[in-house]
Amino acid sequence: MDRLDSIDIRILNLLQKDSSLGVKDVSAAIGLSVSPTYERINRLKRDGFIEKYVAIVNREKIGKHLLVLCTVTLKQQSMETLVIFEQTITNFKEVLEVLCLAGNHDYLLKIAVKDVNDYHSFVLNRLSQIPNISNLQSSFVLKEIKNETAMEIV
Amino acid sequence: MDRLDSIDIRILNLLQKDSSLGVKDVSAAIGLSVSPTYERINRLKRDGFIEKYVAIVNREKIGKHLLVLCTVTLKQQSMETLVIFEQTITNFKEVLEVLCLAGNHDYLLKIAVKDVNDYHSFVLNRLSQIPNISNLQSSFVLKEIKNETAMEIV
DNA sequence: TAATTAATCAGAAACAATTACTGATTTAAT
DNA sequence: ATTAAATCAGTAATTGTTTCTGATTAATTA
Repeated sequence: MDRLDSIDIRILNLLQKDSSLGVKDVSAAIGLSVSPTYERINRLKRDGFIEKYVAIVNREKIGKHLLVLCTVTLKQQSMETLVIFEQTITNFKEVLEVLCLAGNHDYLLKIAVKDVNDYHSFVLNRLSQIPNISNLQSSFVLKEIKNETAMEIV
Repeated sequence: MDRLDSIDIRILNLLQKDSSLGVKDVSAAIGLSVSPTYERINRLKRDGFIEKYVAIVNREKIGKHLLVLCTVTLKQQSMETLVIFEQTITNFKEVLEVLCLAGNHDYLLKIAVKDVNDYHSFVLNRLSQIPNISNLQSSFVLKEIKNETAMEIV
């Protein structure tokens, strides 16, 4: 399967917002009976439209009080260097997001840690240990105004 | 409730990765019987450690092929101006993330759209219509190397 | 246009999970 | 040591999921 009809789209929009909805709830919301709804949800998962179901936890409540954005520039852009960097950075559990950017910098990282001390030791002992890093620029996040996993589908 | 014990932490680490695990699966994984596991999961939700359960959908498969980071600087930082901006930007469905930053720029946005054309009309018709914007700088994302909702709890 | 095929749906029945409850055990505090 | 509180395992009732069948609709071809 490859293309979504309007019912699929409504299902995805619902489950992106709240996947604790049961098949029954979804079927009621979209005006279809349980079994075809069940089949559609399964198909959406099987075909990779739904990657996974996850619980979103409150960052502050688990003690990750500091969010930092860090831009990274590498000394060289050889395939070898890029691969090493990407593999290493992906395995760092503090790093939530790694984006490869067009423009000035090579990468942007989003990092969640307990506090400034933790961030300092993260940069010192782990991030700056990766070879071929030419420049790091860290910006502290003062406030997380929006952080949404759901993308509205039209 | 306010503090997590080691069992709660293991539950959160599991459900952050995969919330399609049933109570039975979780209880088996942590070596507890079903009922206390059930109670703990409910408590974690009730007390706000778990904010919500969501389905993560594949961005490319739903046609959001372009991811853009956009830094925003405002002309002034009066409370009024900030509030207007934050409220307006939060309601834009294309905007997944809004961070208020310390440093050069005031805000960083993460925006998902279909293509460059869509981004252009988004900036023209919606983003730049917000009052008191002094500067916008857009960086296209070449590659999303990592994008993780789970934060490992220790 | 009519016949045929494929797809999608509703409903029911079997199955499995969740939820609530009870009593027992452990832990903490006096 | 005794009491009180918290946490646990097990069970039973409820509710939800999953599978299956037949019917209806939509699409395709002659």
